[in-house]
Amino acid sequence: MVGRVAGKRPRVGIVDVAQRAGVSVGTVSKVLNGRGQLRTETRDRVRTAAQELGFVPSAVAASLHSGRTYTVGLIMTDHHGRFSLPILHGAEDALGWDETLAFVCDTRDDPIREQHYVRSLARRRVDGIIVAGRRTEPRPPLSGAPPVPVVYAFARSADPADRSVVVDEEGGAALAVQHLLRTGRRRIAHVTGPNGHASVRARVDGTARALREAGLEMVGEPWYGGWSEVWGRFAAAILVREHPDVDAVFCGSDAIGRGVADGLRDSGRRVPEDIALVGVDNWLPTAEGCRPPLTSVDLNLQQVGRTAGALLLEAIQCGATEPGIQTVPCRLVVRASSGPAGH
Amino acid sequence: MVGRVAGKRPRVGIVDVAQRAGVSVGTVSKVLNGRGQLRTETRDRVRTAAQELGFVPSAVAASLHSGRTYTVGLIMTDHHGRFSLPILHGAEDALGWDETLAFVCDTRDDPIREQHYVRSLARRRVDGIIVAGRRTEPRPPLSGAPPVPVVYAFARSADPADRSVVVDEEGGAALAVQHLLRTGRRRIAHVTGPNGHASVRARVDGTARALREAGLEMVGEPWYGGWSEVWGRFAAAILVREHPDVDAVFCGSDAIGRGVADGLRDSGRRVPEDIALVGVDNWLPTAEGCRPPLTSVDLNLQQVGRTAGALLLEAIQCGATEPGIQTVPCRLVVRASSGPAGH
DNA sequence: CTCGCCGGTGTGAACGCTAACAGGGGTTGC
DNA sequence: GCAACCCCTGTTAGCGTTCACACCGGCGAG
Repeated sequence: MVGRVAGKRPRVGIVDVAQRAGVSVGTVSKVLNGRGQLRTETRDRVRTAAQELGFVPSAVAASLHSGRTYTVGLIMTDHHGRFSLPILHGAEDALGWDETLAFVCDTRDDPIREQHYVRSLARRRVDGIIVAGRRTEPRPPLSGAPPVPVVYAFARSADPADRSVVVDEEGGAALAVQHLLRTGRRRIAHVTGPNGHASVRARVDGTARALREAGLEMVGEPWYGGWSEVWGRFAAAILVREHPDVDAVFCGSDAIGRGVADGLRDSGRRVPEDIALVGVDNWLPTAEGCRPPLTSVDLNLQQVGRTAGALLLEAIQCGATEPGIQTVPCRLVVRASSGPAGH
Repeated sequence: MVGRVAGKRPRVGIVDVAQRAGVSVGTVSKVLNGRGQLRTETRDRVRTAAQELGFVPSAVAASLHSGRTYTVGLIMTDHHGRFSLPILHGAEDALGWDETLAFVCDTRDDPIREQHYVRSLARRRVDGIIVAGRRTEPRPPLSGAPPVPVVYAFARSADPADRSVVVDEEGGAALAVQHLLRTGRRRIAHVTGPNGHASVRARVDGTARALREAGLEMVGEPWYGGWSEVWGRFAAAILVREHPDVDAVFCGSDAIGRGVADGLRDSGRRVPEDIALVGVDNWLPTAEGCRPPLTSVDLNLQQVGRTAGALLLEAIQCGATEPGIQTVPCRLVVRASSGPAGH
């Protein structure tokens, strides 16, 4: 006697529709799924009956039969959703948001919690799982994953036998530097996050490569620090003191970029007239709040999600696909901070 | 022949476990659900068999029988998740994140899309739906909702017969003003968002009330504008020109607050020595990036989610609950921007 | 005129699990 | 020694769909 509130009519099922339309359940099923060949008159009669009864077919019953739930799990580790929500959007686009729904599981950075979620998803028979990382660092593969496809997005799996979709951060950095070069800057510094981070390394590499290709050298060593605005302000102060001739700074994040912008203003430098700035993330609240608005490397997270979703879909439909790491290019969004040099 | 990839052994079911343990399916079911009375030896044997086979019970089959899916829908309208993710977290806490999972549906502000999602949730037989708003404005009730409980969070439903959980924004504003008064400020101005917004109105009312209760008057009229930093900077400039004696500003959002902080600095005023600042949202990237870090009214969204989840759970378990609007108080987070006045 | 075919519809067996009920030994009480 | 219980376990009927197949009548061809 569970699931049916006493006194309340149980939910209308396919049999009710069949009865009202004067046909069998099989026929109703065919009509509602557009299968088989039925007389038009029958189709209409069934449809009307379903309408009148407010019949909503049960996906759970259908799943039981078909083995597919049209459901995926999205495991996220950044509780603010700055990375995972764009990924979710992209994945929805690829999976068909009108037919596949996502269970969103925020692990809150707790491996136990993650385990629980994975088990939960397994019991619910999701068709696949997307693991959205928060950092570029390769992450340990999901443990205890059910026998369904898993795609790692943003942070690739440490196991190369898994499928991962990542951002070409090195290319993104190169994009930024090339843009600065194209606008005539020559003395380019790089202020970034903590040394050791995979993201930081990739961005440093990309910066160095782009400069090398132009026959230039970086102004000073990369300035390693934190991801915060405070660090950006601090770095800017030192930078202009030690290298007064710097004419552009590529910053490892928008927050750093914003800090650098403020720090430069405090030091009496104008952005972009004296020094041009480019950040990374293209996170609107920061990039657009910056004075002046910050040119930024967009990580294309929605595209990452779209690719991950497409990969997942393929794996779901065709059984196994070949594993490996797929890379999505970055995109530069130009704003005032990298405008023309002044005077 | 759907759902079973040819050549791959179909998923292990309860019958396999039963077979291996040498008992019947009923017994296995009892063991796994801790029901009925079984010999300990039997329990262990079954559990071992399940373990060895890697058996994972299917929640969809169980749902079909019980009528409950232990699944809810979260409809969100703020695609960045600034409001809806905290609400999701709170709801998960209340619903038991280890037993209830949430389908997250981002409507992207499209009513058609919302409709689709609602239908999708209905077909999936979710146990309930939480609608997380993006603004305080009452929103039209969900149309075509399935016969399951719905709770509106943050933005209440326009239909008073629905269940809603909202933030006491007026009280939050009063909290901010009272804090400023307690720290000795007397000339308090209010720079806020667009006139007409429900949030703006509530915050203006709360500000006025708190000042009235202290026998004071607001400095000038409320300064209506946008939600942006740019507006904050602009407003600050005018404010200090027209009212040089102002010693505190309560800002309608953290972004505005941050703009005001920058604007005041540009005008040569010190924060908090000359003028104290309080914002609203307690959004860390903005509040902590501010110079100095911004005291802010926290909207307690996680608590809103928790309350909404608890309400939903009650409605799910006990049938109908009485409708109405439940209010969650705000919380003040004190940072440097409202420190002691200087000299 | 009869056979066969085909379009249209009904029937019933899954899908994987739960829970009510039936049943079968062993134990206890008289 | 027999009956009545009481534990434990097996059996089975759903839950709401889908799909393969059976079936039925009408029509065209031989």
